[in-house]
Amino acid sequence: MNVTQLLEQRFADAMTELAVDPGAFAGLIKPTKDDKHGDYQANLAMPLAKQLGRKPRDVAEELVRRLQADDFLEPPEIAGPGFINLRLRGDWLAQQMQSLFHDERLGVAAVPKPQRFVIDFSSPNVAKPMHVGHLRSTIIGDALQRLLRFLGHAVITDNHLGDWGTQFGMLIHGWKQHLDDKALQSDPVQEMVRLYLLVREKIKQAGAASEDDEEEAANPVAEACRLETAKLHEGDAENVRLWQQMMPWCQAELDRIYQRLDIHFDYTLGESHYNPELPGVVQELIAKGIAVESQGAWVIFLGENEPPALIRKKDGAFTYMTTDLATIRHRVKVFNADTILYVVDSRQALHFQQLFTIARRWGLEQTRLEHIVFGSVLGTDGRPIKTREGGAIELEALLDEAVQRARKIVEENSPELPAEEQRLVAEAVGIGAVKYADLSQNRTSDYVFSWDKMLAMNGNTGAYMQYAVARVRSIFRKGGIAVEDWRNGNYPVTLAHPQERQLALALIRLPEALNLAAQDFRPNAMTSYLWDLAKPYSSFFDQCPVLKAESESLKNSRLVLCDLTSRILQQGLALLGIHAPERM
RNA sequence: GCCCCCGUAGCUCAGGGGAUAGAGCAUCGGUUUCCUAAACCGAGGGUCGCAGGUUCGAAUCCUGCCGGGGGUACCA
Repeated sequence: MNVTQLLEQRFADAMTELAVDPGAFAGLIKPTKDDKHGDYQANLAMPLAKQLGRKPRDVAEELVRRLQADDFLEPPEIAGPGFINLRLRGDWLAQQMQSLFHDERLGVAAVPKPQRFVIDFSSPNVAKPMHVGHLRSTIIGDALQRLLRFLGHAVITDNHLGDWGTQFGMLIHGWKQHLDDKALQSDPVQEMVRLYLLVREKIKQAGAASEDDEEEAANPVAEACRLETAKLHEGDAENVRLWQQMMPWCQAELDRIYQRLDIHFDYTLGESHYNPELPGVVQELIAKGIAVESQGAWVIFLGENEPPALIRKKDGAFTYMTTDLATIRHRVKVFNADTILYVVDSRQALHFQQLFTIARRWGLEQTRLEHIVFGSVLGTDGRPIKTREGGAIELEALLDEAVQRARKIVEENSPELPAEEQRLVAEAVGIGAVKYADLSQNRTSDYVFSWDKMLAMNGNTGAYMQYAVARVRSIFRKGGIAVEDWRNGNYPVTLAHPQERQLALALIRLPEALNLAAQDFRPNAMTSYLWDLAKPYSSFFDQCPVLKAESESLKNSRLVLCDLTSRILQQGLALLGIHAPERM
């Protein structure tokens, strides 16, 4: 049950004889910011009055007269210039709690018209350790995937790996020059990581050696790697064989981290997958007159002030624009995507703007293409986050530190938990903290990474949500309640205490929050809701005894609110890819 | 040069036509014989970068300016 939608419906009915187009007033009914204005407010009398040439307060009065909603609303009040303040009936709200209690989907209806989404996220370069730069794409993309699926959409996740670029030249070079056979036998995945890091170091040294030269001298190691990459792309038998041999190991290295983050992809079609299609794509774009030759390269001109997009370089190599075009075609023709979401750094905005324009010219205009932008991760100094040595922070090291810090907190606060459970809780809290901190931020802004803020037990953090869940579950444990059996019962709910009512109002808003989050692909709408739920729960927990309630019926009534709180918090967190343990 | 994003409390950030602009941290004060105090309650703190404009109503939309960041033909 989505209360906003219900209200919109009733107001639309009330407006049929008044407004030319009642649909034009959608979005003017919303939860109030201040509860002295009621629970919801309808702000449509002002614009409607303007349209009708009447006084706003008169229109408000007429709307209220025509409105048929006393089955769930108190009599509406008109305030100020023509605000209509709406208050839900207590008995109706209590009744809703009972329905929610027996609803596995916690009030969320599946969308009437499911769409087919393809979500492109994470997309790291293989053969190269993942670093913080991949964090946001991976976490935000996964959250969107979960949110859209829960709403009933068909979702395909596709990890568009960078598996065909220069980093593979580096690996091949490393393999040929520095391979440790023994290490390869015992742990090939680790050997791949070692080779990559080794070659990267060699390139750095070679570069440093030539730094004094006046001219920027060619870096011999880097040059050797480029050569190996070129040979791979030309189809050199040995390099292709090495690529095929090494790919699974590189994939395994990525999978380890994805598993730890609880992230899964339906498809992993990297750049290499589209390699055979690239010449055809360019041919077609030339044939259609979209691409032209310029300065020895094949390019597409887009606008007066825009640089052209390159689809084939003068040395004959294709660009990632070409690959991305082939990828769109695949997603449109094979996956039948209605919408493709690219969860990618805002710095690539121009690339996607060009890509989408070209795709439309190419004839793929029936598919909605969206660049889901996000800002950079910054250090506390406001600069892009780096290690002390100036390198990129590796994702795994970051996760390790988060878990380690969480472990310390768990040991301090819950010494009674067995060591193994402490470990599991620390993992959930640490990883959850990293995810939640990222998701709770408006994705379009840059985000300042702070351990203290992330792992704080107070405020809008993952740990606070997890703690709220643990406190609820603790009540059931202390009360010796067999939850599964107990949930089969039917318990009248009363909302006499103000904190009970506040909590119920939050519990009923999951559908609104989900819609908001899915509408603009903004997971922070979801975290914001979880905070708006956990907060009144904490107050309720403080002020309303549950197990020691005055009567058995009040106890059960409150248990229903508790159970709903933990279920919605757990579900909400799950939709963000965050696990909430039963105890912490 | 051109294009994009940002500027809100001391700090980190929500809010992106609707009522007196919110939260966390920090600061100050209060709460524990009682279900997890990893908690709760309260107080102070604002020229929403500046100036115009549109509107019944602007932090929100438009224009200009100032400040910060990013992108900008052969890396992805």
